[in-house]
Amino acid sequence: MHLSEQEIIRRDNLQKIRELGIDPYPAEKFAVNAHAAQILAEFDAEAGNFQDASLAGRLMMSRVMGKASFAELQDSTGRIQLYIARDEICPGEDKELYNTVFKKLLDIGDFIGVKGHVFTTRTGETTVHVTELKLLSKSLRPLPVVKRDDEGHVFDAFTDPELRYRQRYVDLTVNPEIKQIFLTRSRLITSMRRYFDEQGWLEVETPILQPIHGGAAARPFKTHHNTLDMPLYLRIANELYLKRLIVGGFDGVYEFGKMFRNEGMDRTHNPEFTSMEIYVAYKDYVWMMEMVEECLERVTREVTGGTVVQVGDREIDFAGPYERLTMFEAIERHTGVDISGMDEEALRDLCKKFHIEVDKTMGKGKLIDELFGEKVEDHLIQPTYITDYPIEMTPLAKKHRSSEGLVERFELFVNGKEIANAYSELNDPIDQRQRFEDQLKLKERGDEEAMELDEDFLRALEYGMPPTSGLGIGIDRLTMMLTNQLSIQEVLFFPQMKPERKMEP
RNA sequence: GAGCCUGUAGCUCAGUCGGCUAGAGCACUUGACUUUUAAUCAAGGGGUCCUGGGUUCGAGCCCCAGCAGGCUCACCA
Repeated sequence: MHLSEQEIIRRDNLQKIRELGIDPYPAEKFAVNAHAAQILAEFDAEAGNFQDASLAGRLMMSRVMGKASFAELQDSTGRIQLYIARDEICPGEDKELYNTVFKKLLDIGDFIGVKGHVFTTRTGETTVHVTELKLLSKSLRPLPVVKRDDEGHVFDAFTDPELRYRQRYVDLTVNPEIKQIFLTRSRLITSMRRYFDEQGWLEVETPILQPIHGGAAARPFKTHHNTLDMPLYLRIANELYLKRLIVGGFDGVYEFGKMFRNEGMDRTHNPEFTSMEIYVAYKDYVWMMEMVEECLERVTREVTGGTVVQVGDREIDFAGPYERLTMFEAIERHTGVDISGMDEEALRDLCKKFHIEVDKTMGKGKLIDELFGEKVEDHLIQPTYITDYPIEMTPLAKKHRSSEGLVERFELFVNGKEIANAYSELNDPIDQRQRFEDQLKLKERGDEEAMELDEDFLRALEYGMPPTSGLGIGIDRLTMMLTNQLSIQEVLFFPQMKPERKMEP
């Protein structure tokens, strides 16, 4: 094992600490009664609070001035300055704790616990005047030292995305501001869950390992169960299982869960991602639009304190109601062409006119989808519902109540990106079987993403499913929106990475 | 999958036309300093210049191949 000079020095320091009879990894708890942010917010010299404060965290900087020193302690809430005077932590003749342990053997990154009283220095900084100091855990690797001056300029920032994602623990330590992203993510999920629970809907869990990967158009990960000696797939969606639960008699079920898709990776796609799907009985997609508006407005307010979110140089307002356009209306608005009566040939010619690549395998639905993606999507900045999609693209949605060739589906677009997808769910078992068979024909033609026929799901529908509306929301992408992040890797603690070339033991 | 860019100390980065022993700041080591705050001052240690070939008297730099990463595009919900 190759060690850098600094790693050797830290191991030497560890050994010397042991030789002094100090346990560098003590087992007993350290009683904490205050946190950095709390002290900085609440300390009042006249009130004389925090006179018996006890804090723990990492030593992140030390400025030794001889017999007195200033150091910075970082706990889960932030940093606070420590003032450490030799004769106070070593009141007797033995000055070893200060001269040797603190000045020489402690390193940046070590966990320490301190006790003392809070005061304000001559320069006005709230500081803990330390009277007791204890090593809680020794750090053996040098941490990148990120410095900031009074104007907030950052020096030697730890910014390499690869290093940050591979060693997220270092990223979180030296760039604590990124914790806000993950706090927001957590609050978003909590807030949405609370909203659903208040409506009386049930949070459920459905299988991740599935014998048939249904519910979406995507390539799956395949695995194998040894005892059953059969292939299993990691789920690409949980839709078909949640609908089985509606068949079983629940009024509303929802699941936050990981989905797995064996496809490309880029700044908006990770092989595993989190979706929230919800199904509510006796409702339709019009009702669902109203529910989504109310839910997102409230969640945004709870998470960010308002309904307006800054995304890049734009402001997005999540306050409902959101604009509703049918897909045909949206295309007409942004191309000037009414395609509602067009056949496949006319659509193909129109796509060519707009320099959109087309090929013979593309049916009517696919051509409309291309046209929409190319000409409309980017313009949908404020939350907008696009409704009523061509039937060919959507095998699990109910035929439109009044428009031939369309289904009752909407997608919610924000800042040019789709963040939610919903249907009036198809509950006619004979129609559903026909749609699955159409998918099988696509599969035979080589479409790797076409859906499999799920005989058990059809059996469930044949017993009868009430009219139901279902919705899926991409939690990662919604988090990106609410935290103003451009890449999905920034909202995942541990995004998928290629393996490291060599990882020393 | 395609194009462009990058890879030099623990971190952030210089490195000229191919030419002295490869540099800076922070971090680290030794010393000074009892209210500093990007602490300061003095001295010092630290390098597989991503890897492997090639050209050359001589390569961090030029050429070829590979690896890793970033950005853009394509594919993909």
